[in-house]
Amino acid sequence: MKNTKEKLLENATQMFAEYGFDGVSTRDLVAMSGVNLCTINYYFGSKQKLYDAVIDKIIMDVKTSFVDRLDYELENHNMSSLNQLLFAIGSFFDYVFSDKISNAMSLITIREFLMPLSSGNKIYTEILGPLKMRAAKLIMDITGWDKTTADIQAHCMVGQIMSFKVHQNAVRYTRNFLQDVKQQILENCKTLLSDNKPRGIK
Amino acid sequence: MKNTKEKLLENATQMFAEYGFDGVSTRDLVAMSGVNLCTINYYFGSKQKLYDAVIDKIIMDVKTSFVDRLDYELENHNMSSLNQLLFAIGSFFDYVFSDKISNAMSLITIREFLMPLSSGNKIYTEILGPLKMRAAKLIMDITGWDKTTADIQAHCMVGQIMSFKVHQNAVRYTRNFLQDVKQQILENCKTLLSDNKPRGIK
DNA sequence: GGTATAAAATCAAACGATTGACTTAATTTT
DNA sequence: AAAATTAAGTCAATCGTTTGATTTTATACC
Repeated sequence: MKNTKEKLLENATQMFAEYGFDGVSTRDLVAMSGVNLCTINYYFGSKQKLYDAVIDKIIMDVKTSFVDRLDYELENHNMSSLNQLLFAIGSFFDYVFSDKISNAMSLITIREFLMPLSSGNKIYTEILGPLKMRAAKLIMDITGWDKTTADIQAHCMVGQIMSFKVHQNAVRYTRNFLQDVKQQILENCKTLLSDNKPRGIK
Repeated sequence: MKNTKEKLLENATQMFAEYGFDGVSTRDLVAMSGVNLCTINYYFGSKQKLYDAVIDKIIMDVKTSFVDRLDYELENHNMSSLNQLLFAIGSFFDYVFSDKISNAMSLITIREFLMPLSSGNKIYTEILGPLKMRAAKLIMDITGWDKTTADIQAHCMVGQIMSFKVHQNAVRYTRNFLQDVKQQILENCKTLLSDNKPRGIK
């Protein structure tokens, strides 16, 4: 049987992802894990701090199971800037649509954007922001576009994936359809980045 | 001075858009409008029914001030399928980033996706869904791609705009930056649709 | 045109239920 | 003996909703 603290944290992640911070009561949280009410205060101090812990755990998980792996792959394979970007986008797509942890991560990330009151968009500043910055840098290398243009394109590419994720919540995708989507997104990126028309201030 | 019911409905739209259904109390709602607490029940029956009324009003507003206008323009100007699509996407971008009504529409739409419990994604089924279907139809005309591929591309194009809208909530855009974004998105669409590589099952 | 009267609109006050935070004291596990 | 976990409950605050009274408005009548 699992650690109570761990079990609580894990179920809280699922619950917060699905219903949002205000959508879940402390009583819901402990009922889900079959533990006592005061466990939240015993281990985390408060509901808010439990939520903060959920965010921190998500960030840690994403870093170890996505960012670090991506870094490793990029360092150990000699790829062109274009291939690096395509590989990163493909990996990100796979990660976003993979298991439960990344599913909660995605939903909470999108939520964090919409709820200005929540704990300061830490997921964005620590994960998505840096990811987009790296993508923008690669785009500049590949195309020679100026920073503003590259930033916008990077946002399009990452945002594209997130928008499919948002939609998945309403309409369940089949595995085959997801493969099509990934293929199309990568194709789009390739086409856009080999666009020979100048953009912005070069 | 405005009708109390109307005033309440209007302010509720702003509040629900910004903070979500659970993020706003009935007391917040009436305080905003300077009316009595029971006004909500008097005119709408309940908080939930007020929210439903907000959704219905948004749908009506979007139809009259965006969809109908777009239809009028498309019917009265003889455009190619490509130009029709570009015009529609540009108009949609402008609408999403224009005034308060459309701002509330955008935010609530994104919220509706994330909250499975809310009143059934009416905005999606009545507005965004049909819009995407029409876009997909145009894409098929332009490129000859199969339906699945066209659907995915349509989702990318609409989703792209929404993802910038989501991000706007965290980072305020300047007017100039928005113009750049619009330009880039239209450019992207043009590039992708004139892509000569075959996609999917033609 | 002034006035009575019914309906509509608005009000202050309170309802019962639930919330999150916190405590206590007892029990179980380590 | 210490740490972890439990049941049960207190507390003030907030929630959506309701009540019964009051004010405003519209309408009908003299």
